[in-house]
Amino acid sequence: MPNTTPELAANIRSACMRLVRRVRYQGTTLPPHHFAVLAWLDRRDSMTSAELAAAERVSAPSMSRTVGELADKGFIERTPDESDKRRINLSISTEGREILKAGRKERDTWMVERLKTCTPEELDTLHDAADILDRLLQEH
Amino acid sequence: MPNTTPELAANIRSACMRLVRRVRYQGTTLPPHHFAVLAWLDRRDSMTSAELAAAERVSAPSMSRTVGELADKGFIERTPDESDKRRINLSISTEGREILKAGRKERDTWMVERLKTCTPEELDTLHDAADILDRLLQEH
DNA sequence: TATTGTTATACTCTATAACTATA
DNA sequence: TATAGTTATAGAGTATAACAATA
Repeated sequence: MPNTTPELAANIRSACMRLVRRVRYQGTTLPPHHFAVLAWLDRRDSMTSAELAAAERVSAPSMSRTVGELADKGFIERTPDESDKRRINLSISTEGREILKAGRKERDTWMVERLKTCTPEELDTLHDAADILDRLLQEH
Repeated sequence: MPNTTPELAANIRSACMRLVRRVRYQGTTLPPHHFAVLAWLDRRDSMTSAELAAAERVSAPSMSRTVGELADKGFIERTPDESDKRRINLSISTEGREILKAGRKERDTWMVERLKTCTPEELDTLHDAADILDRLLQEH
């Protein structure tokens, strides 16, 4: 192992930063944070703005704005909670699912193309790494 | 393998985005892009603004500004090139190395802490994944 | 009083377009 | 003409602080 843990941390962060920048201006259908929110609602079906903010590690006002934009475009639906009228349950609309699908295809073209140059072992490694990072990010 | 390639691409991107956000407001000594530039100059010793822009996948004006800020703070030195007077060779200063070291310690505290919960095999996986991503980002 | 969500405001980082100087 | 770097300007995404409505 040529890497100490602090170096590893720096290398991972550096790679992630560049990847995010690289992919950011790749697709035009959906900006990255809209994309991420729709993906959550596609998996979870119903979440509040606060839950989404926590999941994406973004402030409440920031998520409120994102959610507002998505609702304006008709990609998500807001349903006030019956039992707790402060809460607003969010779900993805049919249009939202469509745009998500289109966005996925467009956004990931570059990366899918790059992943084709990987060996099956390398794909396994990336798959495992994504799972590990997910776990690390979930805690704390 | 439960993942198709497009799903893998999406998962990796998602994990990277959240990691970048998580780490962004972790340290206060150095903003992320200043940090990245100093790290490049620490490794490479001498680079131009254009080279740094390409390395970080950022526009020339954006890097020009970052470089200007770092120079104002005395963290990097600008030496006009003798043979081509348009070029300005950039190198990290002693102060720059110090702040980089301090920044690394501060910035990576959270991640180093998280990495302690990983098994040696998981650390290997992350190490390999960072290398693979570096390679993918280098091409195109 | 505490919590969910919003509005108001400002900051950071980025981009494109237009400019200066050297090649 | 082309290239390295800068300045001018604008936009996207984020934050904190202060607010409304509900618990």
